[in-house]
Amino acid sequence: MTEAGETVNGRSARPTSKDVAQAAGVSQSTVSLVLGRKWTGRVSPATARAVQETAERLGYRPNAAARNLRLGTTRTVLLVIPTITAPFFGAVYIGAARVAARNGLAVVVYPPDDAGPAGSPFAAPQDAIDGIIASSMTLDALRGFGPAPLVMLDSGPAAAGAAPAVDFAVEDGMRAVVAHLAALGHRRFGHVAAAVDEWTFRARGDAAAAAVAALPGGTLDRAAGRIEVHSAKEAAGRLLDLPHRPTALICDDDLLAAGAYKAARARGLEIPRDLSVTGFDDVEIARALEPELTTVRLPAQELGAQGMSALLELLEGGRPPSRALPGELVVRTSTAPPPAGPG
Amino acid sequence: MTEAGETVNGRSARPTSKDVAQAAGVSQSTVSLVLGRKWTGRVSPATARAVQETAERLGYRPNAAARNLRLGTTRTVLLVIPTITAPFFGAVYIGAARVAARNGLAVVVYPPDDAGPAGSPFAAPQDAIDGIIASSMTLDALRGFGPAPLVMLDSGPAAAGAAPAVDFAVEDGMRAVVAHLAALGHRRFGHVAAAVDEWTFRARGDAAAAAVAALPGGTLDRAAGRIEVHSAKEAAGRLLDLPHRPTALICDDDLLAAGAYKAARARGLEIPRDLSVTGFDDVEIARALEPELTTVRLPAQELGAQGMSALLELLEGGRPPSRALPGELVVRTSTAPPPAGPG
DNA sequence: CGGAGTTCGTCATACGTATTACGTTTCACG
DNA sequence: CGTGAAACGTAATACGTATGACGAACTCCG
Repeated sequence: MTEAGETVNGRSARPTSKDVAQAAGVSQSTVSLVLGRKWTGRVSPATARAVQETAERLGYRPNAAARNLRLGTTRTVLLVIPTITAPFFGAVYIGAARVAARNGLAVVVYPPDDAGPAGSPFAAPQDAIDGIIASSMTLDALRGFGPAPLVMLDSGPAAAGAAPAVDFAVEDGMRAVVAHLAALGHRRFGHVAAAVDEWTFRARGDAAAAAVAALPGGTLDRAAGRIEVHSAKEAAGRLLDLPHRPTALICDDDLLAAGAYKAARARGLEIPRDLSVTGFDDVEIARALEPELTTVRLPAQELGAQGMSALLELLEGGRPPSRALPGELVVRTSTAPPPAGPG
Repeated sequence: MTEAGETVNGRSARPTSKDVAQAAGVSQSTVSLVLGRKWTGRVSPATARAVQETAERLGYRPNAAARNLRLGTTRTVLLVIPTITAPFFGAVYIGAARVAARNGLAVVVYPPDDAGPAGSPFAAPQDAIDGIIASSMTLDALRGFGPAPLVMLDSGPAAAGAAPAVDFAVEDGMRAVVAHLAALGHRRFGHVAAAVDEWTFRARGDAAAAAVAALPGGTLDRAAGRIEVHSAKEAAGRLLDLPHRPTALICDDDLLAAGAYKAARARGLEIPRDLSVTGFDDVEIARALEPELTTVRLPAQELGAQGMSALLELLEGGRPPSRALPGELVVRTSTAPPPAGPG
């Protein structure tokens, strides 16, 4: 018994709504009506059930291209991130993709690597998308993507003014770091900053400076490095070679902290006995370091998920509010009271 | 002067091939003919140039949905990987996406996280794809995806028999590791194995065992742990607590090596003076560790790129050959001659 | 029993493209 | 100058879906 659509000239083919219609003894319109969910009052429950069963039996899946053409939609969103290799952005992707999949949307990442949109040899998929989620980007960098509905992630208040946004309360996180170290007795701080022009890092630096300034007797020196172990080691080294060495290094990022570890070891300093170190983000490396790193956990996956939710709302004509996600201080063994001594 | 397609009722709209045709004074067919690249002998060079210029001027981009519907294609491939968060798979993705983008294909990653295809709450995008690239997967796990053209990555000879495949010569890499350690004088080895049922890890283990067995006086103990720092620390610890402790730990993965570092430090062993450690893959963490890790660099990005190339060839009706990519031993400072002593 | 309303479906069409089959003009050549 | 062929374009169509405009049967009540 060969069902319509199952085989054609011996070649198997995906059944279409027409095949389902024929098998169920109704018209193609009816099939479409039933499988969309707006058939109330147009199709009898009996017919609807019959159609659904037939569709199920034939393994019918609507043709995406045809539907997209008809509806002028693509069921695809673009996720614009600086790089997919960083674990942080991997998590953002996961959160976004999970929510997207649950709603029948596909997610395409752009650009496929660290190449900027400008100099990129890749054809931007500007067409064929319904909306854009951008993380850790400036509005400027998004020019080339046209007027698609947009949600900004981790991009600060400037972006939040222009589009629905989801941010982290990084200031709170950094304040918690300083408070934790201050409670341990630290007063001389070093800030290993990320040499990256993104809002989140500016905010982290400003928050650290403000928190230390509010601390009686608090001092803060700063050095910047790229988010890469050797550059970070060098930057942290500059701080450790200062006449009045900091007793705690506050790093903008867990990977920077890994560099700080190296700088400390190279100078015979033991963490946390001689030097406390903190990170930010809480990615895998924080637990791989020895001693394990005190850091601020940012719910990156949640960021992606909430971003996608906001975009969905936007696509349905809503006006999702901007919001901020809290970080959480995770105290491990890289922080301790400062060494006793003159200072 | 309002161009056709530029504005309709004041709302701006993407121009279609029909708009271009009208603006250029030709028929829609001609536009399609010219913009496809098979117009030789059917359209005069003059007309072709005019059409191209008009299309350019109007910023015409063909509608993907319509083209897909017409051609029965989707210009989308599915990349199936265990997880996107691991840096290794991130690199695979990048390599694949780069080649894909260059050929006008989109890449969708599946599943969006570690959930298996079976228990996954996500609708598999089985429809709407032209082909599949699977990395570190068994053929069994790919059942649900239907009969789409398939390329297997890093999945071993069994998979290579069923589909075009790109693998790493992990055996060579592991042999190089053992040779390196043997040259330093090591004879008692420990193998920190990944408790993961994937071909590549079986191959690594087998190669290590074979290489050590071929070594006069060589011995090898083994312990397995999940690819996660604490589990790895525990597994490595078991080896270090052996009566005749190994002088070198061969780890299946860089992250396992991080765990081995922890186990060593917990026992007061200094790397590499008291213990040599090697990793595999050469992901970022290898350079973040202190001392930096001797490991085998696997060109993951190249793996993805070659996989995508193979799939492209497959999609065009070709029969791409399976191939293997060489790894490269990267000697850093985690390996040294074994401590002098009885043994 | 007749007409107004309601219920249940179907017809026809449009989305934008690629391509086949066909028509018109031009040209070379005998 | 007639003619066949080459050169150049175009009309028409199909891909599979969603949906507005219709229509037929059936119900209800005056």
